[in-house]
Parts: sequence; C-alpha cells; structure tokens
Amino acid sequence: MTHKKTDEKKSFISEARRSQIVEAAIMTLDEIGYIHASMAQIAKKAGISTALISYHFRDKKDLMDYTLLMLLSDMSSYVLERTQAMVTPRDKLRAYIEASIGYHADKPTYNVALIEILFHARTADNVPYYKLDDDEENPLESELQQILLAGQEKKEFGAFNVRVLASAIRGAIDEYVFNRKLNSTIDPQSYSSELVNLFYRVVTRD
Amino acid sequence: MTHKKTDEKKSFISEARRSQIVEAAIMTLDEIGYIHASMAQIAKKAGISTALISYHFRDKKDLMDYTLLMLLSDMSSYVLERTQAMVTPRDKLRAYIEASIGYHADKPTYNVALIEILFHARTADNVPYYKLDDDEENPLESELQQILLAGQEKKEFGAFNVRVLASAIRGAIDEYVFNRKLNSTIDPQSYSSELVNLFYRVVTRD
Amino acid sequence: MTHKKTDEKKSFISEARRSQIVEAAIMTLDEIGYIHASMAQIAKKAGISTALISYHFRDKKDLMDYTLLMLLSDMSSYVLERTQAMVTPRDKLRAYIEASIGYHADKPTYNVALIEILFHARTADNVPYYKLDDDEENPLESELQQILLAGQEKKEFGAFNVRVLASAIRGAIDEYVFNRKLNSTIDPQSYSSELVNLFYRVVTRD
Amino acid sequence: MTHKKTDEKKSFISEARRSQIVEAAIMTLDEIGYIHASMAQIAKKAGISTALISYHFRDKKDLMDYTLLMLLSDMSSYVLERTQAMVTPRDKLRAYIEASIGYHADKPTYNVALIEILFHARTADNVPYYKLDDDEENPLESELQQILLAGQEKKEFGAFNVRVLASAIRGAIDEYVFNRKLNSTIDPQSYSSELVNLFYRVVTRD
DNA sequence: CATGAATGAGCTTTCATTCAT
DNA sequence: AATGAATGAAAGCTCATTCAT
Repeated sequence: MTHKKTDEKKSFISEARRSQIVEAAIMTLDEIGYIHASMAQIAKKAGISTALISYHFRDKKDLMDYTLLMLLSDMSSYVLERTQAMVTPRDKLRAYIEASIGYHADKPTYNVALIEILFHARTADNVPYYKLDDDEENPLESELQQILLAGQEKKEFGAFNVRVLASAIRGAIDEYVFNRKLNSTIDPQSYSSELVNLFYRVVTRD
Repeated sequence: MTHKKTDEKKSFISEARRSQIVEAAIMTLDEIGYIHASMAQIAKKAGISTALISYHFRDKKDLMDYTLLMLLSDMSSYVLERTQAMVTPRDKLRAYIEASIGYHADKPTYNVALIEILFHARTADNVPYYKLDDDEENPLESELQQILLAGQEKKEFGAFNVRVLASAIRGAIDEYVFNRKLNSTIDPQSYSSELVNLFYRVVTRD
Repeated sequence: MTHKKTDEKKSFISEARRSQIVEAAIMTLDEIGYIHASMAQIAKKAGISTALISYHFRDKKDLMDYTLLMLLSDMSSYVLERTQAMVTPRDKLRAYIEASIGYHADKPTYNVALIEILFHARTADNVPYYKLDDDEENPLESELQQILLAGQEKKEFGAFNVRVLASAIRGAIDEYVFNRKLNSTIDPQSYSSELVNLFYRVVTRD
Repeated sequence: MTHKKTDEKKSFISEARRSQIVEAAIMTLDEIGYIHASMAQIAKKAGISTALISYHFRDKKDLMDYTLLMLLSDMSSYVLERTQAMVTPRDKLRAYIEASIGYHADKPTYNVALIEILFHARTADNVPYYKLDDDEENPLESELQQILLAGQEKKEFGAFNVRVLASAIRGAIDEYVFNRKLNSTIDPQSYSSELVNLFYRVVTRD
C-alpha cells in the first residue's frame, strides 16, 4: 500500500486534503457526536467519498488520533500565546484563566469535538483516552504549574501545594466548559474575572 | 403492549429483575465502556437473554436513563449523608469535599459507569447529556451552594460569589476524578485535605 | 453473546437452520466459486438474511470450516461404506477406486464445493488449507494404505512401497476429478475399470 | 487507449517492466496467496504504483493470465528439456517423472503461484480455470502420451490404455506436489525413484 | 416471565480501476 | 512512462429491536 499515513511525509495537496478531512471530522463531531460520526458522515460533510478518507488515514483511529492532536495543539497555542505575553506570575495566572475560558467561548466547535474524542476514543486495548495518563507532559498543565512555582520563587505568591492548586484551577476552568447551567447563565468574562479574584486570594501572601 | 417501563408500577419480581439488569449494565459500562456495552454484552453479564432486557426496559435509552438515575442518586445519598451529619458550614464543607472525593475512591466502578453514560448518552434530539442543563436541580450542586450561603449568613464565611465558588469547588473535585495523573499519584485523603485547606482560605473572613 | 457456535450444543431447530445454511453454501460454492460466495450470496440462496448466518456461525471461517467438515465426512462415508462391504484386499481395492471416482460423478456439486474450500480457505495465519498436513489422519488415505498392507500380509499382493503406491492411486483418482479434458471424454466406469486393471498389475505377485 | 496489452507488440523497456511485474506477482502469490494478492500488494512488492500495473496490463485478469502463461511455459521448458535429452522411451519416461517432481522441489515459489492462479482465477463467464479443458494442447500432457505411444510402437512397452496411464502418472506426480504429508516426509528423489519403478512395472511387456 | 430466532440498517475497510498531471 | 488521487461497489460483521412460542 502506498497510502499516506500520519507519520509519513506528505505532498502539499495531500496535506490540504488531510486538513479538509480533519476539519470535516471536527464539524461532524460537534454536530452529531462521536458515535454517529461515521466515516460516511464525515465524508459527506467533506464532500468526498469514504474511500478517500481511508486513502489519507490508516483507519478511523488514525483519523481521530490525528484530529485530537490538532485540537490539543490548537488549544495549547491559543492559551500559551496569551499567557506568555505576560511578564509577572500574577498577570500570567490571570491570562491563563482568561484564555482558557475564552477558548471555550471563542471556539465552541473545537471544544466539543475535543470532548467527544477524549471521552469516546479508546486504545486498541480498549482503555478510554480519558483514563490515560498522557506519557507526554500536557503543556497546559505544566505551564500552569510553572507559573505558580515561579510566583512562589519570586515571593510574589505565598505557600500552597502547587500540584493541588493547579488541579483546582484547571478543574474550575473545566467546570465552566462542561456545566451548561453555568456557562449559559454567566458570561465567560464575568466567570473568569471571579475565578481570578478567587484564586488571587489563595496565592496572595498573607 | 404490556411491557413494564420505567415510569409504570412494577411488581416485586419485576423490580428485582430491573435491579439485576442495572447492576449488570454498570459492571459492563465499567469494564468495556458505553460503546461496546451492547444489549448482548449486558445480557451476558446478567446471565439472561437480550429480549428480557427489552421486556423490562422500553429500549436501550430507557435502560441507560434509569441506570444513570440510580447512579446519580447513589452518589448523592453517599455525599449528602456524610455532609448532613455535620453542623457548622465549615464542617459541612469539609465533609462535602471529603465525601465527594471519597466516593470516587470507594466506588470506582459506579463512577466510571456514571461518566460513560454522561458522556455518551444523548437525547432523542441527539443532544449529549453532558450539554444538558438538568431541568431538575442537581442536589449535589444545590447542597454545596446552600452550605456556602449558610456560612455567609451566619458570618462564618466572608464575601465571595457563591455560584462561582461552588463551581470552582465542584471542578476541583471532578478534576481528581478525571485526571489519572493526579489520582494515581496523590491519595484521595491527601488531595481532599489539601483542597479543604485551599478553599478554607477562600471562605474565611479576613 | 448467546449465538450458537460450531462446538456448542444446539437445539433441533437451530441444527436444521445450520444444515440449510451449509447446503446453501455448498450450492453457492459450486455455482459461483469461493471468492464470490459472499455471506450475502449464500444468504440469498438460503432465502434468509446475512445476519442470520452470523447468528448461527461465529464468522465466515466458522461456516466454511463446518461446511468442509460436512463435505469430507460425506465423501468418506460414501467411499468407506462401499469399500468395507468387500472382503478380500483385491475387491476392496477395486471398490475403493470405483467409489472414489463414482463419488465425483454422483455428487459433482459436493466435489466442486470441496475443492473450492480446500484451495481458497486459509488459517488465521494465512496458511492455505491445501498446504496443511492434517493433524488428524485422513480416513480415506489410511483406509487405502490398510488395504494395500492387508493384501501384502495375506500374500495376495506382492512387494511395493505402500505409501508411494497409495499416493499414486489417490493421485490417479484425483486426476480424473480435476482434469476436465479427461472426465468429459472418458466415462467414470471406464476410467475406474482401466485404473483397476492398471493397479492390479502393480500389486499382483509375479 | 494506448496502453500496452498482452497481445500487442511491446517495446523493450515495456517488456522489462512487464517481467518485473510478473515476477512480483509470482512472489506475492506465493507469500500471501491469490485472494490477498491485490494490485496494491503486487505493486508494493515491485516497488511501483498500482496505476503502472494497470498501464502495462489491461486489468487484473490480464496480469494473472499472462503470469500463468509464463509459469506454465517455465515448467514445460524445465520438464521438456530434461525429457528430450533422453533417447529411449524408458529413459524419457524416467526423465519426465524425475523432472516433474524435481521442478516442484527446485522452484517451489513458482509451483505455489501456479496453483494459486489455477485454482482461483476464473474466466469472464466465471468458469474456474481448473475446470477448463485447455483448448490448446497442454504440452506436458501430450509429451507424456507421446512417450508412452512411442514405447508401444517400438515394442519397448506392452499393452495399456495410453490416456489412462498418462493420467495416472500425472496424478501420481501432482499428488506429491499437493500432499504435504507426503512431500514433507519423503524426499523428491526417493519418491520419483519409487514412482519410476512402479510405472515401469506397468509399461513393461510381460 | 423468558427466550431463541430473525431482521434491516449501519458500520469500517478493501479493492480494481480511472484520470489528470 | 509513471504517479498520486479519487471513487463506487462490495465485503464481513455488529447492533437494537421484534416476535412467536
């Protein structure tokens, strides 16, 4: 077989097709969810034949894995760009929270697709992705920990367990993503602003 | 049709059968996940025929909805029992956090089944359950809000946005449930203890 | 899953269905050959849905293996019955050759189906069946060897290499089965009669 | 269309390509069998694109037919060379048997490819090749018949039905090719030697 | 109350072939 | 002469559901 697969070099046109397919996959995931996002539905959305998807991706798993990769990297760039534009740990923390909430508001389609894959896809051994502890560091997680750590080292922040606080912050952010009763009644700016205040209280030295 | 459905009155024996099926569904969901949890697999686990499931539940959706109901009520009881055994808002908050984390550690099977349904099941209009803003109040959410509110009224707690703090707390709890890198490296007691400290800082009056 | 599979006990009605499916498979194999004998074609021939075949057989391999078993046992019975009705090695040898050729003439459909499976089916490791040295003794092969051996022991036959002669006889028989130019121009009785004369010459003591 | 097909004149470079493709087809047939020997697999083995195969052969049938032709002519040359080097019918008969068995031992890959095509390929009317009575004389069959006939005419051999004996000899040879239990326990020299003895007994005048 | 039997719809994947470049 | 890109058709298989018994 000569099919282009995720880890091989691809031609420009091939790369364009792959992007188009990934984009169609994301839209389909958002619109009808992972379970109904069959190759046929994705192909239909992309305006191509299912066989062409098979030509550009080894199989459905390959397509979903690649799509997940794209989604994760897109979200990471979005947040990291905005965070790293700041200088002090306090400002970085604020930017991190605002960007994380903001991404959800800005690109809801991507967010839903991400969730759909994360909670449906499974490894060949049938281990769900959401149970996997990514061998590779999650760049968003480590960025947050580094911000908190830097704040402590610079004596800008007080004493706290970095990993636990980082988790709490990430959880508070994700809660907004998942909880519709929340995100449909409080706008993202207000929520992130409140969250910033809340966690400033925790990090601030007495 | 004479089939017993979720909202009809059921005989004792029928009720026993339904429980058995729900139990089998939970175990199957935990072991192989929602997508592979076919009627056949659940029937096999229960040691009965698939047709018998269809006899006791209108369809797969009905079974999953009922199972979800059972899971939610089990978790609620677990947490509420332990919370309501306390008197002061501070103690209630501590109990709430510890019980929520503890449930995850105590009944991992139920927790996984809960997640599997929540993130896979969809309404007839294809709306995912996780996007639904439960029409009925989520008793765990409102309990937490009431604790925080009571603390403020009794001047035990300071000023903060109750809904946002409640969300942050719930998010911090769920983060432990979902983040394997977290729950596999920090034991539940330590995490909840740290979380309690963290949020005590937030609620405590200056 | 509760599907009946080849090695489980089956109900009467299930057994009847399996027979019907096998019969349809044999006819389909004869008519359009292994490659085109899809589940759909076999189901069509049997007047049932493809899913019903899947219900009664684990997969296509299971169906083909079971069909092969039936075909081999049918052919064996046919030949062994006629052979074992004879008493002396000479008569047994004649009966063996005549019955083997006769089976081909009597049941051409079965014969073709047998060939189709034998030369197309492959193990899970992709080893073709025709390359397999049956772990279990082939009853037709061993019967022939025993006839020749008995003839030598009773001094009815002279000296010869039993295995080689047995192979030559089986080859001469199969040649008639496979070679259309042969079996379409010489009738089976003549061919077997000539073959008997030929091999009588070889076994007869000088 | 300008595509070069089997019956047209071809350029030298085109002929080289065709040979390369045929060689790849043979290896693929031997390694994974006819059914899995897709154009893609053959192209991969040849290190070219599938489209190039389509360019040099009308379709898959054309490729397989041509490959079969090559295989048959290779086998014929092998056997005929060795047979025609002999002078007397007895010696020719010995050479024929030894060469036929020897080819199988010498070129197992070719032999397997030959079998795979013979038992899988079908005409446009879906008639399997193995059921075809070649319109053209099979040179190996007629050579054997001529040897036997010549032996009778020269009074070197006795009386027997030439066509039947020829078939028996060919069958005895093919049995060694197909029967793995045979060819894996008796070496080709021994088997052909025994076969020669056996059939010498048949042809020798009393 | 319980089951085995049966189906239609849908799934992913593979294939030979075509076509523009 | 050679290829990458693309397709329609068909394959085997699984599933939720229905129905007669």
